[in-house]
Amino acid sequence: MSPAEPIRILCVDDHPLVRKGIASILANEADMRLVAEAGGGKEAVELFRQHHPDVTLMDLRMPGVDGIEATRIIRQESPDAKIIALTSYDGDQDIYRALEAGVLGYLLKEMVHTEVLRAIRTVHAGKRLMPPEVAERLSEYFPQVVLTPREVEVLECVAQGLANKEIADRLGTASGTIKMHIQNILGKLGAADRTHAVTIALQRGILHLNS
Amino acid sequence: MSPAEPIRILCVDDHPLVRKGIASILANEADMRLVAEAGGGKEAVELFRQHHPDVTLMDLRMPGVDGIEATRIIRQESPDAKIIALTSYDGDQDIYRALEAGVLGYLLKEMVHTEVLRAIRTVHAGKRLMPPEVAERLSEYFPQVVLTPREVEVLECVAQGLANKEIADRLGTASGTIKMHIQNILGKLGAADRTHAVTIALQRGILHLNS
DNA sequence: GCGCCGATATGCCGTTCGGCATAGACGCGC
DNA sequence: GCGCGTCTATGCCGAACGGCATATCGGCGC
Repeated sequence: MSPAEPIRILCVDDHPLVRKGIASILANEADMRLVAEAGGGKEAVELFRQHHPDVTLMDLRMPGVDGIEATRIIRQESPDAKIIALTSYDGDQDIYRALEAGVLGYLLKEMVHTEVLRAIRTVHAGKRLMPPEVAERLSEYFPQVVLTPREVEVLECVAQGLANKEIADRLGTASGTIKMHIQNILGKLGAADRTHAVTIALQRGILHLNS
Repeated sequence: MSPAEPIRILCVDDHPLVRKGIASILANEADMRLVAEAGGGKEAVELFRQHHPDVTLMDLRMPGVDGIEATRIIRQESPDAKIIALTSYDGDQDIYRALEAGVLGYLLKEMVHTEVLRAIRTVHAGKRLMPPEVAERLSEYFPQVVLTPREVEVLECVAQGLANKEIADRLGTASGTIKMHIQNILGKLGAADRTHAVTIALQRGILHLNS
């Protein structure tokens, strides 16, 4: 392509093994250069400020500051930042939140390395990138229900095994109101009961196991 | 070490990126050679039969035949197989099940590549390997409660939002019996209610989101 | 053989949950 | 201003859940 000016890349993932894998893939490409690696969201923001890479590969699920939050911060400071989401998990919700945060591409770790290279070149060329698998999930998503922030809050409490009354005390409202929210949640998710609602929310990425 | 006879290694992981990462790490080591890569448990068993590697790096969480099942099959056919579990997730239960299936070492993907190399050499030398992080979780585990197969079965139904009566029909028993099992489950897990029991079981790796 | 434990089953009782209807207060956009 | 959606709140009712006690049956180990 243009060996004179290689694409400068920042790689963000909490698993050293995955970073190493990406590094080795990039090492064989003449038109790409890995300029930095970050193991977390906080580190990612700092390294982006230092290096201003052309393309950033960003894992979404990370302990501490996650990839979506890091993407949001980076895009706020540098609106022209080209960030590709990279995730091993398939919670539908992640796709939407990542797009909202400003990623230009979305990759699954299930994909082979040639796809990764193609994604980097596509995004660097200024285009967006949506692999078929992701596009399919996105279409599944759009007619999808969205829980209100309050409902998510309630559902988190439900997941912790709290009774309606306890949730009401924690959120500073009445138990009847909580019951109402749960009614709406069950309807939106098509769940049979509160337990089912929690598992569905976990599968869709609306809730996460770590609180 | 002994360049004449490198350690022959089979790598099993459903993420091509991770396999690539491991491959690149091994490529720099004179005493190791990657003889095959598998993307699933079924493939892993076949490739083991073909190559009889000295050491196998096995991801535990995989779609289809998972790493634990593959380990069990391989160890049954070749009791001297040296298999190292490699997982990104930290559900406590996985550790125990993997050890039971016959792994000699347990690695987390959070670890750096030097740890992986050390693990391979250690296990190849015939020794077991338990990193401090894993040993710690193991000690947390031992005084841990164990759900009976029946209880796990019941809990899976609970996670799907089934009522006691529905579970009873599915498992061919009476609803009172199911209630009894749930009582025991709540007690063992220290859960406040059935919903809490499900989230705790998911965190500990007793249950999984894909059914 | 005896004991232990898991699985089975039945009963009772108070609490909670799920379903439904209704309705006021607030913020946002047309 | 008006409508829409969210969050709030209240009430009633039947069904399900959670807590506890009790008991039989079968397998496993000592």
